[in-house]
Amino acid sequence: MEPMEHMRQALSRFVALPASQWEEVAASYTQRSLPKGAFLTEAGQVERHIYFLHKGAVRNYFIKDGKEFTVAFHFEGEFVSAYYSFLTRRPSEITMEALEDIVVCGIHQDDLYRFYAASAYGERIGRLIAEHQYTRRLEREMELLSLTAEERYHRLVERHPALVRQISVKHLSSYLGIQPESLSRIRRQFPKN
Amino acid sequence: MEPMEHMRQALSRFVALPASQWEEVAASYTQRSLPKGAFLTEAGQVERHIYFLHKGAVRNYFIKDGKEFTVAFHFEGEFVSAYYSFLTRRPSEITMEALEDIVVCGIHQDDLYRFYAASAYGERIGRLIAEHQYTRRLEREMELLSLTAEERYHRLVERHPALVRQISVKHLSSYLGIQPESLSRIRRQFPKN
DNA sequence: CGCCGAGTTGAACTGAATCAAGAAACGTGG
DNA sequence: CCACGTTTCTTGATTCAGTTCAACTCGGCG
Repeated sequence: MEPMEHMRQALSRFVALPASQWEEVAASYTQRSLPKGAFLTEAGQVERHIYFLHKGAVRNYFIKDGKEFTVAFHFEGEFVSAYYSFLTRRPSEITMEALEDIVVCGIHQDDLYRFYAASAYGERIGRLIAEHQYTRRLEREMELLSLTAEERYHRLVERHPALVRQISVKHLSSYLGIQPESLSRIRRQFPKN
Repeated sequence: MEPMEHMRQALSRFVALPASQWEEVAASYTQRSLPKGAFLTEAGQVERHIYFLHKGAVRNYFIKDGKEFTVAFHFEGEFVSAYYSFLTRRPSEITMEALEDIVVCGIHQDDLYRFYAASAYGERIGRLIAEHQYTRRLEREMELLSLTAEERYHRLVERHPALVRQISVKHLSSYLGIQPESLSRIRRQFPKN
């Protein structure tokens, strides 16, 4: 499937966008391909894009005291960004790293904001994306507050079994908020996962 | 100050709303007063309002295995809601508790969504509120992931000294993700706070 | 005055971190 | 295709932050 057709489908899960409006969006995207290990956005930069992840997988992480902390994994068909930086226009704390070779469609902030201003559909898309991101973050916050490392791991296995299989122990543990050694020990207790 | 005038001012920090549009919003609010300890929203209910907190303070918490976990404190001049439930239309896990006698202006979801549909300003307000909530949640998530209990406490003291003074040890500790005893011990080391 | 909930303190305990070492997996170049 | 070095994963031993449980203090209020 074409990247843009893929994106149109993904977007249609948020809003049913009339064809004319879609032209508006489609007019100004840029396609990027990056190899595994490359950075889509680096800490320190101001994020000016929202990307649609057509192919591959991405990890959003930040560094504190030399240690990496992962806030999210993203896969094909999702919209990705260093969203905090995008919204605040401040340098990003988040780095976006390609976990495999990736293909993304980039939408520049200026174009998006033009679209926001020109169309109520624009604002609606922006609202729905923000609302969606909010729910993700609150779920995470509640899990980090109230669950033990082991519970968080099992919940992740339930909800995203594919993710748990393909992401490295190092990255998974930094997402769960524990050390790789601890995740290794948790896994030993439950050989099937 | 009148509750509605107060709300108009607070809203103006998000968007400069033309007077005619403001009439739209102002037409359909309901005012509620609740005594300390009462619930603005209870877990299990579907949240159908966003409230403007004119007077008093509110705590949002949820219960897991009989233990309370606080996700947010809110004060005069802020918009409050069991926002996750509001967005998903699912029963709320969050309970909103009045920490003091409170006065709120309630805006019903139906009215808000009518406003969204009728005006690009509506969608914009919705977007900006969602984006604002998102940034709050991500900050919290990053703190919970990467900071020790002691660091989280000190950061809270820096950013919200008033909050730390007026909120009980029990509630504060449930926000920081630790037991009251642990917060007590942290505080002992730093007598001035 | 006496109770009661909130806060503090101490002592023992525990989940996860840290440190260190070995085993497996991976990529690269010969 | 193998040999090598590098990174990732696992395992064990020890340490430590924060919990748990229990006792005690304090301040407010009937």
